[in-house]
Amino acid sequence: MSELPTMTLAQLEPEGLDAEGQNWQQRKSIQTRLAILEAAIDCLQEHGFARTTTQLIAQMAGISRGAMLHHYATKQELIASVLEYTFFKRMEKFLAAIRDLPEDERVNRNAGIEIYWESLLTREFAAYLELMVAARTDAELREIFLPKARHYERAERAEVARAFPEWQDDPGAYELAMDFCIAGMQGLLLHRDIWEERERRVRLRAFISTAIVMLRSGALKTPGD
Amino acid sequence: MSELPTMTLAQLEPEGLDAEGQNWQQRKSIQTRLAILEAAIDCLQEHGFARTTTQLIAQMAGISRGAMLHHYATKQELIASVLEYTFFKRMEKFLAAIRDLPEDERVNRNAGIEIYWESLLTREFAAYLELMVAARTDAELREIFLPKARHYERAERAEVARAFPEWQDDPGAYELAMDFCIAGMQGLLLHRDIWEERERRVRLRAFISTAIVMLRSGALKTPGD
DNA sequence: AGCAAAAAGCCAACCTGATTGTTTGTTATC
DNA sequence: GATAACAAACAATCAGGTTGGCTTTTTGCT
Repeated sequence: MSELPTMTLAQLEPEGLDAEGQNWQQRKSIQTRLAILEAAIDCLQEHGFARTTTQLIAQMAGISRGAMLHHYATKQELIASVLEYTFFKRMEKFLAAIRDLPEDERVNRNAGIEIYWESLLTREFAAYLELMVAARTDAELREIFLPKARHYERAERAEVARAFPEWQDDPGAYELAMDFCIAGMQGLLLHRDIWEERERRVRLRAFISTAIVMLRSGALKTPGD
Repeated sequence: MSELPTMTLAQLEPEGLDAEGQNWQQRKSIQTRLAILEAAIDCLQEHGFARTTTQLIAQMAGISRGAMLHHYATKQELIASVLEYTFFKRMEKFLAAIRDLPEDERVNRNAGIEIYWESLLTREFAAYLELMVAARTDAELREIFLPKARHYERAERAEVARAFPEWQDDPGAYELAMDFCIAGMQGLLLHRDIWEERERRVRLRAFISTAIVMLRSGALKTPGD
């Protein structure tokens, strides 16, 4: 609703992983934590939330379970970190790709949408999706997921808005376009394996893209205006 | 691709639950199985796939775990039945509601889309979604899920096509509209708790509806034509 | 029709393996 | 010497599946 214009992705950067620590122990600790988080992503992506165990994560990270529980005392604590890490990492890559886009492709060819789609095909989003769905029913996870997810989405909107100045004169249409893009693309992702024919999925993405272009041009009126 | 025009939902009716058996044992067996399936739906909806255990299902069904394993020898077997049952039950209700719609509301007000949305808010779809997402990573579940899901979707398309004859002259647009509706609505469902403001979700549904109307009227061209 | 064997529905106890978190110990760094 | 990184063993719980037994219903035979 009242979006802080100063909200940036940088504010959401996971703590304790960023700066190269001064001493040996800090560097080692960060390195191990990153290995654990990456292993957790792999684990969530390959085996799903239901079969993601602390044992498996430690094994995939190449350390003992005891060592892992030294860095993340409980599974919950680890999952919370994975949540932050996956969202931040994916968004960082996505925004970088968006910003690297030539203005012509971004504005006229709607290339940002394909880049968003690609960001949904990453390991990071696969892990995030597992947590998003699990949070629908897992009360403990839900409590840590929902506030974070809402926060992330606000930051995402603000950052993307900065990358797409051509939408700035119609914030209502922009929010609708974002919601529409997110829902359509993530819905498509859910059906990726069910809808076998590739052309069909390509056509759907093209249609979503077309609808967004028309929304921006005003050809498709925002309902409620 | 080559859709059998004779495909009906009735062909997908779960076996062993339909007819009122002649003798006492058959009736009792069906009754218990239904209690188990309904309990499994509740369990998936409330606790998610990760925490859906045979113990919990039996407890919620009001029978012993031994009794349950008499009817469904393994958890996998049970899950496969839940899969069929949830899809069939939801689709049956959805199609009945669609068919009961006055032609004016269906054609001119696009009321079918709201009915589809309501079908996504059911216990049955919540359970189905859990299985759909779990099947992305669980190899065993995937093997039974994917063929069934593809089959179900084909039947769904054929049945809905029968209920929407006004689309019949443009099968390409119809398939795109179905894909678009499914992806958009299910994507919205995923974000239902994250996007707190109700108006925002209502607006998105209205936009999807508008886009579909324009697709039917030809105002939004099918990409690739 | 009557009766015994077979089968079905159901339950409780058991077994094996897996999971989480704790505790204890060892080595290297501060 | 205190602390941090790590490992291994331990304890408690809980998962899925098997077995044996009990009661009721069905079936087959006379």
